[in-house]
Amino acid sequence: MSITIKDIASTLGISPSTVSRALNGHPDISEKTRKSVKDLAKKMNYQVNQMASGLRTKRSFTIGVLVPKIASHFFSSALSGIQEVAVANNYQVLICQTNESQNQERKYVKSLLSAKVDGFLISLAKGQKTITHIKAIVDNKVPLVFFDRISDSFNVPKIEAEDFKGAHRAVTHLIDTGCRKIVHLAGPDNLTASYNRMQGYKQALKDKNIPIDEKLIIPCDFDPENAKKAIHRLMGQNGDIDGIFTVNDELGVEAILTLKSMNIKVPDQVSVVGFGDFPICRIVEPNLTSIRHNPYQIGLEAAQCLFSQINHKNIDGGSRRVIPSELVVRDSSKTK
Amino acid sequence: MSITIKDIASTLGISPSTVSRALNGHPDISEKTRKSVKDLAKKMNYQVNQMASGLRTKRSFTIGVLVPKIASHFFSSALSGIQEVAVANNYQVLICQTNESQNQERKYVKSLLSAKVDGFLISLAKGQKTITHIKAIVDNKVPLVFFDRISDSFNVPKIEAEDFKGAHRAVTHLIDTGCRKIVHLAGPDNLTASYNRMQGYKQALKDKNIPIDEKLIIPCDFDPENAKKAIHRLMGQNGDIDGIFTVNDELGVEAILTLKSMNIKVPDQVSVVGFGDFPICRIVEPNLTSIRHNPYQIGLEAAQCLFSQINHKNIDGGSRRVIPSELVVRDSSKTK
DNA sequence: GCAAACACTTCAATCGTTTGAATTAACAAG
DNA sequence: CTTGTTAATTCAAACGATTGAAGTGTTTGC
Repeated sequence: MSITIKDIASTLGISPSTVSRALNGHPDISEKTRKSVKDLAKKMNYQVNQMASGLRTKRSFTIGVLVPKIASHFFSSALSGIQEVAVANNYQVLICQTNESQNQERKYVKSLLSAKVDGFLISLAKGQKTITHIKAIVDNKVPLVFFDRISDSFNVPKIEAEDFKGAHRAVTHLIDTGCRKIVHLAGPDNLTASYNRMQGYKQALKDKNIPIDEKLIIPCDFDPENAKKAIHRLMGQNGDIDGIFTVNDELGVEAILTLKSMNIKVPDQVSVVGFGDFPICRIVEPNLTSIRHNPYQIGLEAAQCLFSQINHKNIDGGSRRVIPSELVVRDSSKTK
Repeated sequence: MSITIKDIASTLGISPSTVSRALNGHPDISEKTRKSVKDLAKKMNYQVNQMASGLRTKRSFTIGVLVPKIASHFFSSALSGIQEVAVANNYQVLICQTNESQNQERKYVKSLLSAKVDGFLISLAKGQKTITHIKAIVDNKVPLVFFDRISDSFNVPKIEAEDFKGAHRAVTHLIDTGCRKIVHLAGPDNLTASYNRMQGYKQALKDKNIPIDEKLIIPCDFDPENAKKAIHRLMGQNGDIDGIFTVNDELGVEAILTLKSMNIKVPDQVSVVGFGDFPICRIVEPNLTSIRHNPYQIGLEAAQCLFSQINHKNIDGGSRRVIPSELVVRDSSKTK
């Protein structure tokens, strides 16, 4: 059906091994044969069969990426960064969406191991308890890098957003602009990213000598519906809340919309700061102050780190890279 | 390194072929051996080597998907639908982002052909002139389905959004609510989707006996910056514009933001209707009226169509499936 | 003039799985 | 006791590319 190395060999009257070496730039091959082989290959529109080549060389030129959700600003941007690096390395990317399900994640890992991917980039599904499937990757000595949703149970490189510092920065900004009673709409705290943002929130309060009120920390599990309910409840009982810091911009936007629907003025009565600097920050009215944390860069560096392992450049064990973030002040927060 | 069929065979003292047949449920194998093989395989954590198996069977259990951009609501949702179907068929998905570059697209096709994917799902990059790379797919008899960004030059199945009818519906709604001078912020007209939306716009005007003014049709190439400039220009010279229909919601949102910045009241002075029903419709103030067109469903059906080809169920040539859309009226349009 | 060095090229095995055909064993039929 | 049938298993050749080792000539050195 499709052209093979043998077809080229036989039409040229030479052996397949010579063709292979010619195409791969082996120095043993004379300039003359190399040229004729390459010319014919191009003319016949030859493409190596990656399965055959991979079987022999034990390299699939494919990496597997696991993300909880493709349709999100953070992950689709990170995927762009990953793709960029993969292309530069002549690699392909198998993208799998776990839908936050551990079971799905386990299946994908199995199937990617079977596909003999040369490496894994994983952002874990939330609610991780049993992570034996991750162990299978490590046991098979397949390179692995965690990004964003990481686990400390494994000695592999990790690329993270600047969650603690970013959150700290956000909350310090709220305090500096006069907020004293600050709510945190939090994520699932078994995710390091959410956990670290919460810690950043707490530390910022401590640093300014504001007591931490656990009742003001509301786990919302990334669901805007929960954010809405929490705000309705809190604003009813606590008239003096003057700031909200949300674990991501989706909840931040929801917070603004909910407050507006309750006729509470943002930022005059309540300031809101999100996390992520998603495009929606500039759409919501008032524009949402947020922490920019470059998901594209996170994907890019995660992929670079993976390829440095794949290419045996260096195997840095549980190294940890934190991608810097910055505060972007917009209209949802202002000095009171 | 990793467990092979031979390892199982030798520990069990049987031949590799028996192991292979046992694992694949071949009827020739006795219940007894089948069980012992399967048990041992599970115990040793055996995973077939897809490269070896694929080389022999000429099936990679992988499909390739080409999209212009991953980080967009439309495509990431479509990808979710595709993934869903792929998983159900025990397939993997190689996702490639062409970044609207034909050159990148060409490279990806080459590389996916080399990876011997069993099928292609393609949403073309804009500005298609030379599509010889697509011909290579057809020539290699690899199943292919176009979705959303389609080309009529090939006799392959196509899955589209209801572009013409949806646009027609949107513009009819504008006219019905009293708009007479309606601007269309259009996409690149070499994309069937944009082209059809423009045609829907025109037809709706015709149907209501409103003359088409070509000066009110502004190609924006999906770039919000162009939308902003166009609105500034048009609203300056044409005081009587009372409606805007945009090729997608991103431009619709930009239109609202621009009009607001010019102190033009939406919807009182100018109504705006977008296309896509992206989540941002409910964030922008006023909420954007739009056409809902279910990208998840488009991805799903495109994948289903591809798999029916892969599994030789039916090879429906240039069939065309249009996924229904619906008008979602929000606050950016109202009866004047 | 013979061996050694060199430049290419081919041979043949291999990667792990699949599969048509051959083999073996067990048993029934004549 | 031979033959035929069936069931279960093994043999061996693929699939297409890669690669160490062996094989060609040709040239160089002494």
